[in-house]
Amino acid sequence: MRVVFMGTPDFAAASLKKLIEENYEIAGVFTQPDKPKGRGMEMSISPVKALALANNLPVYQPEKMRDGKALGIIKDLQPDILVVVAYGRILPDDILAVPKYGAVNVHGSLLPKYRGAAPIQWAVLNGDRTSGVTTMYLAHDMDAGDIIYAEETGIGDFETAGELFDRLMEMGAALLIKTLRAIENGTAPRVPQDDSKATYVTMLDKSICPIDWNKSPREIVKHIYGLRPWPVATTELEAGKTVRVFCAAYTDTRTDCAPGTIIAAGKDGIEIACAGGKTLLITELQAPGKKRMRAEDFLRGNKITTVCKKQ
RNA sequence: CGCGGGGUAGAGCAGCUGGUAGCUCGUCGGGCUCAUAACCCGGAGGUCGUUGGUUCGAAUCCUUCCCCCGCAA
Repeated sequence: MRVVFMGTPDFAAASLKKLIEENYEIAGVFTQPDKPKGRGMEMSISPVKALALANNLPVYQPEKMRDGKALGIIKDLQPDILVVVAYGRILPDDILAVPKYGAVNVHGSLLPKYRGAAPIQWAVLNGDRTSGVTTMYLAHDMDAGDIIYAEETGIGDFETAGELFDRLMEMGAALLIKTLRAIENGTAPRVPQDDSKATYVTMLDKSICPIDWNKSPREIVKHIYGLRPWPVATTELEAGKTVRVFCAAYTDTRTDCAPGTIIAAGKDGIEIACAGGKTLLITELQAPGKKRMRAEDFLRGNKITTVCKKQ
């Protein structure tokens, strides 16, 4: 089975790594062009490119997929199948049509739920109890292809999007191998998606970071853990002083202070009122220019005044 | 050279209009208490990130480099 792999981030690298380990013949690896990144804007290469280079695989980083060049390269590589995992590009139909087995994709959700860019994070943000990975054939519309296999997994009460991401990444890689074997044997299922049940999610951006204390403790916890490790939930402990919130815990406290009010700040953390008279305890946070630290440590150098405004 | 914040006792911070350092907590010893994340007394612990310079004298001013963090991508 001659494979051309397309992918960019860690999620994709895990699948490529598995393909290499399983000794699949990898004719070429496509990944996003190098971009300046991080402090100092140093050029950086994608995890997929790093892995490909380490294994002496030919790397292609076309700027455009639709100018014919990419199509030409792929035709020359003569793949039996195209494996696309979080490549970050929409592939034109003429490219998808090149390999005899077509193109397959690994997606971090149980399709047709959460088509789009950040399915794993949204599963956590929305408070879902379960998530999973799906393999499917690539179709013209994004994440709408026929499903081959899917595998479900639970989401922990305090599991971060990053942790779920890591698990699904490995599950996805394993499911990909299972999928390729089935395709080779001609036993691969092919189940069309129920488009009427499809939901779409967008990429995360920083505008959703601020915590809405009018929500329930669970919703806020999911907000905090769903935004880790990026972009991280934030809140203003004092006017103008925004901190990033990493960990929070539930409490048994009942309060009649208005949501958002800091009702206590001590050894256990910073307790803030939420919806319904309940509270949440912030236990780990990070101030601007500072490292992430436990709330207890933060409070030693940052005095917080608690003023309860009755709602 | 993309922008900015920061590196001071084990932890979190103050001091930074120059005169060798302080707070909260932890830690160690002792006391008090039926008891306590309680309280009281006492102690240990810091070449103030690194290099060079200005100065009678620098944590405090200028300079080199290293590291951490946020923004931006």
